[in-house]
Amino acid sequence: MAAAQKDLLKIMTERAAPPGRIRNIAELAKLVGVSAGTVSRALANSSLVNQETRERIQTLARKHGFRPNQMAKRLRVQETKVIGVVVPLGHEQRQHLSDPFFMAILGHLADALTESGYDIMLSRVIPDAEDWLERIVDSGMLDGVLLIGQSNQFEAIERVAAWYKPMVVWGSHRPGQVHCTVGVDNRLGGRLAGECLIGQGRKRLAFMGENVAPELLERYLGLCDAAKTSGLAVPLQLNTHLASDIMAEEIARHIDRIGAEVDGIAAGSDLIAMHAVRALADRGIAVPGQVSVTGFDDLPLAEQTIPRLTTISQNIAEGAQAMVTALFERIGGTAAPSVEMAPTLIRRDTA
Amino acid sequence: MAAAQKDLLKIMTERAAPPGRIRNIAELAKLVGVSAGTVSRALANSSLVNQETRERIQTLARKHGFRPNQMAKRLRVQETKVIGVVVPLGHEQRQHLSDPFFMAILGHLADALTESGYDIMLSRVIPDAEDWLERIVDSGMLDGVLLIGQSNQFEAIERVAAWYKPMVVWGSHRPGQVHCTVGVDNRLGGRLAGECLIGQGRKRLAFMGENVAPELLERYLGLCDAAKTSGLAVPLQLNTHLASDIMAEEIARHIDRIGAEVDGIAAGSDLIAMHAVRALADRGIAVPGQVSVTGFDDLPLAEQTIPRLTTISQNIAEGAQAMVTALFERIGGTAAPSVEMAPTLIRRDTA
DNA sequence: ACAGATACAACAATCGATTGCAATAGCTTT
DNA sequence: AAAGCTATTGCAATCGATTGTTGTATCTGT
Repeated sequence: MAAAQKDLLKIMTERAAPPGRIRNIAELAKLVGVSAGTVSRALANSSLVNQETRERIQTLARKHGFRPNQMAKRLRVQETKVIGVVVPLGHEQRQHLSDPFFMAILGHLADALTESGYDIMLSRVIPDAEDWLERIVDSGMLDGVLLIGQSNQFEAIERVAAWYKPMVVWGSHRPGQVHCTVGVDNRLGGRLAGECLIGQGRKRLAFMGENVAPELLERYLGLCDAAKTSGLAVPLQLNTHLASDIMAEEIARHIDRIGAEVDGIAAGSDLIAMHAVRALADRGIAVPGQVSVTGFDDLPLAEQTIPRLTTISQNIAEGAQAMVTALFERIGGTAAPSVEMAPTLIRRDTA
Repeated sequence: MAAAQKDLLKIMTERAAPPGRIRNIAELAKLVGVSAGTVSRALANSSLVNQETRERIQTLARKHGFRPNQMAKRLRVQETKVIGVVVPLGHEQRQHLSDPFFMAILGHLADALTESGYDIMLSRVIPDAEDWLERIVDSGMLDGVLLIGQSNQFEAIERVAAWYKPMVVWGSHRPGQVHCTVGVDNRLGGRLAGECLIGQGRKRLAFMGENVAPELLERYLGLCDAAKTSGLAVPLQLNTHLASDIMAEEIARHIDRIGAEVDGIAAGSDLIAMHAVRALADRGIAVPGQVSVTGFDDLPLAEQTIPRLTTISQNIAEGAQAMVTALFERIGGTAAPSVEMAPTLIRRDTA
C-alpha cells in the first residue's frame, strides 16, 4: 500500500469514533430495517411514524451516538439557525476583539441568541475587499447578521441593507438611512458629558476618541453643542485607536502634549477614560481635582476602577435585546424600525 | 389572491435582492450557456476550463453579484472551515461571556483563525444535557473545537477526546489525561503569588476564586504549597463567581466577613483582584499598606488600574497561538501534545 | 362483505455545489 | 489517413437529511 494511502487510512480510522459508528441516516435506517425517511421523521418525533418504531429508532440512535448532520439538514431546510455577529474594523487595522464594550454586548447577544436556539458565527472583518459585507450576507450560512459598529463602512452597509433585510446594526441613526440601527443618541450623550464637565466649572474641554466612526463623531459634536451653549471654545479633538496595544501610549502622548491647556476630558469610551485617568495619575495630575474626566458606555468595569468613572451610560443589555428582537422580526419578514435609546449620565468620582 | 399568499409573495420579493438575482450555479450556467459543472470550475479558477469561458463566467458572476452557497459546498467537500469556540459554564450558570480573560483570548484566537481562513462558531454552553459536547462535535458543522476552560466538565471532555481528535482545551493538564490542553502551570502560578505575598511579610493568606474548575483549584493548591513551605496556616478559600453581576457583591461580603483576619489575598483572576481592591478601598483599607493583593492573568487592564495590579502573567497571545497551532496539527491528523507554559510574577503596586 | 377511512412506511425529488468520468472536437504524428 | 493526444465541456453521482406523494395493509361502518 502506498504510504500516502496508508496515512489517509490511519487518519480516517483514528477519526472514526466509537467502533461501528453510524455515519448517516441511511446507515441507521438499514440497521433498523426501515427507510431513511422514516428514520428522519422518527428522530424528529413526528407522529407520522408508529410510536413503537419511533422508540426503537430513537433508542438505537442514542445507543450508537448518532446525530444527524446539521449541514445537510440546513441545506435542505434552507434555514441555518446561525446568526453572524460581525465587527467591522475599517479604520482600526490594529484593533483586536478585546474592546470590552464589544465583549459586553457580545455576551448579551450570546445569551439572547442561544436562548432562542441560534448559534453565533463570529467575524472580525477588516474590510479590504469592497464586497466584504456582501460576501458574509450571501454565504448561505446565515439567517441574519448583527453588525457591531458602523466603523467607516456606512456606504457598504447601506448598499447591502437595500436588499438584505435580516440585518441590524449597532450604531448611530442618520436621518434617511435604510439600515436598521439600535443605539443610543450619541450626540445627546456627548452633550451630557459636556454639561457635566462644564457644571464642574471646567472651561477648556477636549474629546478623546476618533472621528471616523459615526458614533464617536456624534459624541464629539454633542460635546461641541454643550460648549457652544455655554459660550466656550470649540473642544479639542484628540484621535486615538479604540482598543489596541498602542492606545495606552497614544493617550499618554496626548496628555503630555495638551498638559495644562485642558481641564475637562470627555472620553469616547470607558476604556479610553481609564487610560486617561491612569496617565494623569502617573503625571501627578489629580482627577477630578485638576482635571475632570468622563467616560462613555458605563461598562461594569467603570464602577470598579479607582477613582470610579463618571460616565455616560448606554444600557448594553437592553440594547442587545433590542437588536435581537429587531433581527427576529426582520427574519420573520417585518420591517422593524431603528431604535434609539436615551443615554444617561452616571455621576461617580472622576467628574 | 389569499391574504396569506400575498404576504408570502411580499416577503419573497422583498428578500429577493437585486432584480433578476442569480440564486444558484444552475441559473448562472443557463445564463452563460454552459453546464453547472463548468461554472463551478470556472469560479474556482480551474485551468480545466478555457481561459476565455472562465473570464466570461467570472464577469457575469460578478455582475450579478453571485456567490456560491457555502452550505452546499461544505456539505459536498466535507470540510466546513469553521472552528467552534466553546465556553463551558458548568458551574457558572450566571456567568456571561463578559469575562475579560475569555474575551482577550477570544480576540487572539479570532486573529489566528481568520488569518488561516477559518470562521468561528461561538457557543456559550451551560452543560445541562449529558451529551452537550458530543452534540457540538457531532453536528457536522465544525472542523475542530477549541474549549476555553474545563469548568467542571473534565469527564465529558475526556470521553469525547477519546475519539474526537481535533479538539484543544485551554486549562490544566492532569497526568494521564487524553485531551490536549494548552495552559500555564496553574499550581506554580499559585505558588508564585503566595511567595510574593509572603515575601512582603504577609502571614494570613486567603485565596479568592472557586474550587470547581481545575485551573482555579490548582492555583489555590499552589498558594497552599507556598504557605506550607513557609510554615504558615492553610490559606482561606473564598468562593466567588468568576464573572457575573453578583460577583462584586460577593467579594464585598467576603471582605466584610474576613476583616482583619487576612493580610494577603491571592485572587483567582485579575477581575476578582480588581473587585477586591475596590472593596478594600471602599472600606478604607490600604492596598498594599494593610493588605496585599495579587491577581492572575495579567490582562492589559491590570496595568491600567489604580493602583496597578501585581499579578501572575499568563501569556495569552502565545497561548492562543499554541492552541490554534495544536488544533491545526490535529485536524491534519497529527496527535499534537499538550502545552504547559510557565507563568511569571509581574510585580506592580498591589503587592 | 364491501366502500371508505386510517395508519404507517417506502419512494423519490430536492437543497446547491463539486468532481470523476465520458464524450467530442481539433491537432499532431507517423 | 489512421491512430493517438490534448483541450474543453457535459453528464451524472455524491454529500446527508427532509418532505410531498404514493402505496398498502388494517380497520371502521353499514
